[in-house]
Amino acid sequence: MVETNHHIPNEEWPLIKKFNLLQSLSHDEIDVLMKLHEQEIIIDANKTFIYQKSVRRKCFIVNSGWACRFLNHSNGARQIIEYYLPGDIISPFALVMPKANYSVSSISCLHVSVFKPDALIDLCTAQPKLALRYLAMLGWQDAMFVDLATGIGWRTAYQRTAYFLLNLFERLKLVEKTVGNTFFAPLTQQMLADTLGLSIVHMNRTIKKLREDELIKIESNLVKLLDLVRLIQVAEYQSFYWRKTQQSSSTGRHQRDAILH
Amino acid sequence: MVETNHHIPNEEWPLIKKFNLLQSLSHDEIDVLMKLHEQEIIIDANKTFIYQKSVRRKCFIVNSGWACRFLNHSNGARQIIEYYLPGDIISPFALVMPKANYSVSSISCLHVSVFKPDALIDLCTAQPKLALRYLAMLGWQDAMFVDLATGIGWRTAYQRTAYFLLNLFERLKLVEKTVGNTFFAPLTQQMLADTLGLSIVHMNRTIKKLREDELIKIESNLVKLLDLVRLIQVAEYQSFYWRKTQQSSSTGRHQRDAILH
DNA sequence: CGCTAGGTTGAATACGCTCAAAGATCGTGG
DNA sequence: CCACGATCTTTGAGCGTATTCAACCTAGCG
Repeated sequence: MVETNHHIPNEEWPLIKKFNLLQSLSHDEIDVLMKLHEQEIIIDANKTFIYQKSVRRKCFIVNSGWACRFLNHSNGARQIIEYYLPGDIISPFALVMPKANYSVSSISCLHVSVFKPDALIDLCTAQPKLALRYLAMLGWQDAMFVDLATGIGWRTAYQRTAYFLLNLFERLKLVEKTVGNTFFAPLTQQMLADTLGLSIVHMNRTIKKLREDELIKIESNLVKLLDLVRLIQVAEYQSFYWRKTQQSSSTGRHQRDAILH
Repeated sequence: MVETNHHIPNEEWPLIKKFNLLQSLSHDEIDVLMKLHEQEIIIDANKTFIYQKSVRRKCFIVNSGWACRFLNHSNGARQIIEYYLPGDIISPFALVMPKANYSVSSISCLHVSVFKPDALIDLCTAQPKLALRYLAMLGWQDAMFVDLATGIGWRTAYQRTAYFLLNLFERLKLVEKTVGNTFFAPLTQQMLADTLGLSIVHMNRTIKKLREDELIKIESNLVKLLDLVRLIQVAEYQSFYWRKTQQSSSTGRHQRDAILH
């Protein structure tokens, strides 16, 4: 891990960008959030930096790069639980759950801001509205995870894969990491398999089928969603990040618009 | 729904009981928590009272009875996401996620305290430590759910079922709803199947096998865990509710003790 | 008594797994 | 610049878990 010291305008930090997009932040709120960004470190690709059953004392904000949270099973297999993308907070419960029941690894080279869990207490007292925002973030995460995880129960491998890619796309779009319908994903098929609970062989065949059906295109970590509408139908995808403009509406149409544009 | 007005000592409310067990509450804290218990209503069995995609404005604390959170799929199947037992809070994110992306039904006759999500703001300002406790509760729920859901990916039907029963047992034990290794569960095999993502036929065969292996006994909604140690091994079960006394220890032995006694 | 909801069992099928082997791609060192 | 190993991807074949369809059983209740 190397320490860095960039000079980047406040609005460019992914966490701020994300919060701002969901509901505008005041300058005071941004100032308080920036306190969490005071120390940034760089972590090389493929380094495990939070260990299952270890006592952790720090929270991280992903500024660039990807990380993932996973469990190791007795049979040697591993289950990837979720991916941390730019703007995401790693171990948001560290304050109250000092012991990790999972591991976290960097996937690509990772720039993260580090802050002490206690900082959240200061943050909440300084800007109570931010506490609610934090809660809201947890709420989204919960909703997203519920849908992904329950999907494992009834969605087919084909649908699950479509679902997962759409979810990645939507989250990356929030922090402007997409170009058209294309995004960069530093994932191997083995990792996808570990995420969706499939064997690597079946994962490969499923991707092949999605490609043959002209729904996606993947080459050298570049994922292109060729037919969003059909993909959403296949996956029975439901958008999770409702923007400010959508708060009042609840039609399927608006939910689809969020990801379609 | 019928309104009631019981006169029960503070310490007897399941939520208080649960919080107290995890970490002792001060009298002031109990007083603040009791504000959430001011209005209690009764809901008949098998009534859906939170609808998917509806805008909800209330939170509930389960005082007695069971409820479940579920999704309906396009093919008519339904997925049960989690069960609400005495002491649980229904829709803890209502404050920040006004729109439900799931439905909630009562399973048995339900006694619930109703409070406005806004009450959480007052609660946090009055007793900041309770906010952390609330966060901690969400953290447990997260941890529990992560393990349950990821289990669907790699555990067999047999293991999943063992796991689920152990989880129910531990949660019910926290609020003193178990007798020895026996507990009452108002569930049908269809509901179990919907929870674990299995067909009812396979659910039935799986239960049969657990019975034949003398791990469990089920008759008329009474579940008896015949061999906890073996069941924990089979399920690779990990305890989630770490008591005050266990905070410092992290050995498997202590985790097992929590459920064993 | 017959209806209904829930539980049990059999048989055929399908989705996804394991084992196995062969291509691709990429970085590294000779 | 090519050779080599390592990692990732692709494909084939056989198998097993869980599914669907179907029937029958049981208990509770009007």
